[in-house]
Amino acid sequence: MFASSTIAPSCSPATPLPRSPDPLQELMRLLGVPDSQASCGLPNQPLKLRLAPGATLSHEGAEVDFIHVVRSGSFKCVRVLEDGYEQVLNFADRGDLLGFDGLCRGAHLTSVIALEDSTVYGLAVHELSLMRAQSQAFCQALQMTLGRQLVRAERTLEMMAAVSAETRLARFLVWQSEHMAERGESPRRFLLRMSRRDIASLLGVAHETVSRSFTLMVRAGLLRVDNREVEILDFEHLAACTRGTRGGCDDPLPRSPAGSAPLLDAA
Amino acid sequence: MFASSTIAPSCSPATPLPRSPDPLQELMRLLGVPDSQASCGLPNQPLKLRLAPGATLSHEGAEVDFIHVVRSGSFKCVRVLEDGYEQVLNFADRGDLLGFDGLCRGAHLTSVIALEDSTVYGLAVHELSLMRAQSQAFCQALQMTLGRQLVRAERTLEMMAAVSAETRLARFLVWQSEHMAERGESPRRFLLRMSRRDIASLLGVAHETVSRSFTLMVRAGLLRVDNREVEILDFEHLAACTRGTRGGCDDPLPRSPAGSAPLLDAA
DNA sequence: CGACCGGTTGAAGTATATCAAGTACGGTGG
DNA sequence: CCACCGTACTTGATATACTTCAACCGGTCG
Repeated sequence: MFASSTIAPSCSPATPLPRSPDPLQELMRLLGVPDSQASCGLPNQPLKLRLAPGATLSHEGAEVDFIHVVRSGSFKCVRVLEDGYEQVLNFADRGDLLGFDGLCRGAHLTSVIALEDSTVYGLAVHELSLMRAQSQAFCQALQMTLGRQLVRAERTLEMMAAVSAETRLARFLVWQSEHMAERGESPRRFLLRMSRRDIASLLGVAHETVSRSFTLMVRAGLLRVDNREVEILDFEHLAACTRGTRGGCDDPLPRSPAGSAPLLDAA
Repeated sequence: MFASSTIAPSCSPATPLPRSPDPLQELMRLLGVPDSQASCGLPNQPLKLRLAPGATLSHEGAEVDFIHVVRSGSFKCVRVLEDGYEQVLNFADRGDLLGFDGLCRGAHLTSVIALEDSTVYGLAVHELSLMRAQSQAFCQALQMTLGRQLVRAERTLEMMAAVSAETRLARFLVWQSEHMAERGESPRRFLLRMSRRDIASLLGVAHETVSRSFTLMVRAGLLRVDNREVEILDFEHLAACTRGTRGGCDDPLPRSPAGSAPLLDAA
């Protein structure tokens, strides 16, 4: 019962969108192929899917028929453990490849759940080798994307490796900030698409601890936080918090509500 | 000083081995290609390297000239953090792909250090696209291997996600056991190639805590431990310890040296 | 309106980091 | 050969930061 309550309600999994400008070209662009090479003849058009928030793109344990590339929106990749705890293993958004990890195992290793209105391209697994054969560019792009996923996983590991909860959260935020910068959005002010509970799960701490760490950082003047909207005020100090794998930051945040603290206020 | 003392002495990085039976075929087998398809004409022979324990295969931050496939022995992939702490991100052995994560970034993201006498095949990066073009089988094998690496990374994440140190260690051991089984060695009794400190780093706990957890498990009769040699006595109970992400195992190990405890003894 | 969900905050117990000492092993040099 | 040192591992004592349980607030939805 707990397990089923933490899993998002599995509404209609996905509804296909009929037409679009040029799916294939867009897909290649998502995979990081420069437009010049994108024209290499791939056989079929990729399938485009739309998902509502909470909808699941793939189910843990299900057969892998498609792999997906995120076109818009964002997702969380989770595994439900025996005790019903929903372990978040990754967040994914534009350009990320989903489901490939399950390919070598035959079955999906994670459930992928949309965090907002999202669209993805689906590539039929049985067509993959054909596509590889037809397009060198595609083949290489796929590998590069896989490499990026690997880098991402390492980054996540490094995040969880810190012992202190504040350090973990600081790393998460800096990582998010860089992620936003990479796609041309503001690295200073962004919206977290996931709940505190999801962040906590990825970070491997209790969700209350995430809340507290946020509060601590706000009080220290590093951040301004309004629900899921985050503004980074002091990059310098935040970066300092990401350092120090062992026992907290170099310059630990004040534990008690020290007097002069820039509370979150209306602009 | 701390940093340099934790990094293994960078002895002669690697010495090439001149000849061997059929390197290309063996390389393909390592990547998981069935022998039947392995003959597809690849241009050049892969480079074979031998490394002594403590030797570093690649340096964090160095340019990526080669990617490597482990032929024998084992490695740890580490990143040295600003405070000099050596963060272990992965262990690698036979069949594992090393250095690919750095490809999309241009520079190695981790230093790779041999844990024992080891050999690897090196593939020149500038030849990769050529090899891809020449051999479909190679191309596909590379992708599958990348997929496996991804699965591995997820597994590691799941390991670190547990809050309790015992749970983490239990997952690590079960994972190791499965790993041994996959390659046809005994899943019950095996030799850990890495130090307690390395394990602790991967698990994200203090090395003293790893020691204590081992002792606890031995006292509970789950294991027999002799230095780096581990024998699993009670798979059932060990598996129970891997469950329970939150707060320890279902059936917590006795904290105090409870009277009837099967100590490690000579056979 | 009441229920529920997401988020925040408080209080208490506990697991783990940290500091520190002590053992065992292997290598090195006298 | 033995003293010496460094490394790996273990074990103990203490402090602290985290989990957990609990209450509370502000939204949204039926």
